[in-house]
Parts: sequence; C-alpha cells; structure tokens
Amino acid sequence: MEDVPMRHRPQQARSQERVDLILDTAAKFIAEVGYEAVTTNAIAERAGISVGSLYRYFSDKEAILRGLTVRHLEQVRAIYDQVFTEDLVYLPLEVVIDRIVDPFIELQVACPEFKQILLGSDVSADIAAASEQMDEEIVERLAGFLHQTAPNVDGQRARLMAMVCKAEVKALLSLVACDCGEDFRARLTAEMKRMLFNYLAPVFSGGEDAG
Amino acid sequence: MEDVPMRHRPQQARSQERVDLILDTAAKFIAEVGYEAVTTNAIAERAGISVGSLYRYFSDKEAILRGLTVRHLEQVRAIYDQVFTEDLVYLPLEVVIDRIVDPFIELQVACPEFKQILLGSDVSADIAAASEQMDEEIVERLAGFLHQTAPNVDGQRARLMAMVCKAEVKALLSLVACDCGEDFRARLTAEMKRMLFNYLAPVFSGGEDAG
DNA sequence: TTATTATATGAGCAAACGCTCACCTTGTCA
DNA sequence: TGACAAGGTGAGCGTTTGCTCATATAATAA
Repeated sequence: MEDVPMRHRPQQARSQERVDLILDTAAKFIAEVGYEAVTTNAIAERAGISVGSLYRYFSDKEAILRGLTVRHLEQVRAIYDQVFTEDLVYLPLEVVIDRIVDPFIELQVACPEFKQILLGSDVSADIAAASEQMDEEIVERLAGFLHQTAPNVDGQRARLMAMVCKAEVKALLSLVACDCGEDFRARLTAEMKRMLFNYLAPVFSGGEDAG
Repeated sequence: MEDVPMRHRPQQARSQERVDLILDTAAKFIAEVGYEAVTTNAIAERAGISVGSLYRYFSDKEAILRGLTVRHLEQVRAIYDQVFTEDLVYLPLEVVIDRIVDPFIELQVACPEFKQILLGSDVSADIAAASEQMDEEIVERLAGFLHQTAPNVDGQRARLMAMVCKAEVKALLSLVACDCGEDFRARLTAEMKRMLFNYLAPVFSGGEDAG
C-alpha cells in the first residue's frame, strides 16, 4: 500500500484543510450509501468544492479510499502501541482484557463509518493487503502475550487462540457500533469480555501470583 | 424481499437449467471480483449465453443478487429447522454446540462465495432486511433455548448471550471458509467450540442431569 | 505593480455499463 | 406440415461516471 495517495503535496495552509474536508465528506458519504454508489462529482458537490479541485489532491477515486484507509490504520496502530506494553504480562486477566478491548470500542464508536468502508464494498488488492497485515500484527502480538502468560500453550495453539479472540472482538465491534443505546452497548461489551475471560482463564497463569 | 425474482416463469425444461446456470456463474464471478465489478454482459459471456437471454429471466442486475440471496437463505433456514428440535434441551452442552455449529460450517465450506456476496458489496435494502431477519430468527431461537436450559438467565440476558454467540460463530465461519487446510480448519473449529462452551457452561443446567 | 506560481472551477469528453428490441431459432401441438 | 409461442441473439441506445483541461482567481515575491 502506498504511503502517498496524493498527487500534489499541499503547499499552502488551506490545502491540507481541503484534503481533510474531502476525506471527511467521503467517509460520511460512503458510510451512508457505500463506496461504489458514491460518485466523485457528488463528493465534491457535498464538500462544496469542484471536481477539479478534488482531483488535484487525489489521483483517482480509489486514492480517496486509500487515504481513508491510511488514516484509519494509523489510528489502529496507535492503539496497538498504546496497549501492548511490557507490563501487560504482570496484570490480571480482567485488566488485560479491559486494556485491549476498550480502546478499540472507543475508536469504533467514534468512527462507525469504517465498519462499512473496510468491510463493505469491493476494495482493491493493496488496501485489503494493508488491512490484513494489520490484523496479522495484532494476532502476532496477542499470540506472543499468550505464549508468555500461558506456558502450557505452545506457539501454534497460541496463534490459534489469538485468531479466535481477534475474530470475536472484531465481530462484536460491529454490533457495538450499531445504532443501539448506551446501556445496551455496555451490556454487550460486558458479555463480550466475559466470553474472552472464560475462554482464556483456564490457560492463564499471569496476574496477581506474579511479578 | 420478493419471492419471485424472475420476470418469465420458465415454461420449458431447459429454462430452469439456464436460470441455475446464470446463478451459479454469477455466484462464482461475484465471489472473485465483487458484485459491482461484475457486469451483466460478462456474466452472460461466461455462462455461454447472450445478455438478452439473461434478461429474459432476471428483470435487472439486482434480481440476480436477489435470486442468489433467496437460494442461500433457503439453505440457512433448512439448517435452522434441522437443528432446533424439541429434544435439544435434553442434550449435554457439548452435543448442542456440535449440532448447531457443524451444519453451518459445512454450508460455509460448500458455498464460500456467500461470505463475499452477503457481507461484501453494497446490497439493496430489501436483501439486507431479509438477511437481518434471518439473523434475528436465530437469535430468537437461541435465546429461547438459553432461557429454557438456564433458568437463572432472564430473557433480556438470554437475548444478549444469543447475539454474542451468533456474532462469534459468524465471525469464525469466515475464517474457517478461508483457503486454509483441512486440519487447520479442524483446530480452528475446536477452539471456536471451546470458546462457546466455556462461555455457556457456567449458566447451563441442561444435559445429563435432566429428562 | 508586475511576474510567477499555486489553487479553483465546471463544461464536457471518452469509456463503460445496464438494458432493449428487432430479428432469428427451436419447440409444441393440431 | 404449418402456425404459433417460447426461447435465444447481440448490436447498439441512453445514461452515468471517472476524469481532464482551458480558463480564471488567489497567493507570493521582487
């Protein structure tokens, strides 16, 4: 996946504002009707600019999707770095689950459009690859954590368990980001965490009896 | 959702074959490149027929997608009816999980294209509604089962738990249907079932100590 | 101010796509 | 065998969409 989705690096102050305006407008629009159904003319109109202006910063329609994906993956990576710290292995399982799950729920609630953008619509190969690599990364980190805190679990099974946990959280994030109310979200989150806890607790030996 | 996606009811024997041929071709094609990227001309060409012939049986492009959805939802409903029988509450939890999960895995492995078709691409309102209604139905049935076998769980929490289980299985089905090998699929399935079991066991009172 | 570069505009082009329709072939039945 | 209906064909129409480019305006520097 390319790091530079723009064709012209903005050189004046208001240019970056335009880029952000285009991305924000496109994000909301795509979330409403889907990527394919959105036309570049419509994005420009809704953003209050001209198509020509849009194409100054984005080489083609897909570049907008790439820009959105880059922005989102940066947010996800920030969560990874914030969450997977060295002290994680010394914490009780409940706390570990909270630490990992909560930021992702926050992000999903703040940016519900990405559920539709990344999952829905037929996305080009390199965007899908970047997203999958991100998934692979969290599986690696989770598996490493599990292997450390559950010595009886070999590397292969740790990876398997990490994949299952990742899939579970990802699936529940979609539900949580739904139109549902605040308290429903809380209850759903609690159930999701209980499921994770009951799954991991039998093999978990970290927490209070360590460090 | 309409029950009759066809414009001309086939009146000769080979007509139904054509309808099936179109649907099969479209299913594979859509699974490869996505709904929007597939053109009706391309479907016809790949099926070895003419566009005109395609439009004899399908009023428009979306009617093909509707036809595919109807076919798939029929298969899913058949699983519901086969799985949710009255004796379910007398079986041990492990057996219940096997009985419910296995047929869905079989279906997903047999028809991996539906992962892409129903989840991917921007689908029209009534198709999405039909699919959601199917989901709602399994949540209802699961919640009913839980309320019966776990008397301490009130209706509201039973629904919540059903939603969580449904989401978990659905997420894992995508993984299971992947390009992965046979033994990997088996291990992944085992982990998924363990997760379900550990989640449900604490509230489950059915099985060997009943009926 | 003037010269130069960066940015903005939107009418309209080329290509693609969904779909039709006039014509042709095959099947059915008396 | 003839007459009618069912089924099949594909060139091409009407529309839409992604995108360009000639032109105009705003910022910058001398």
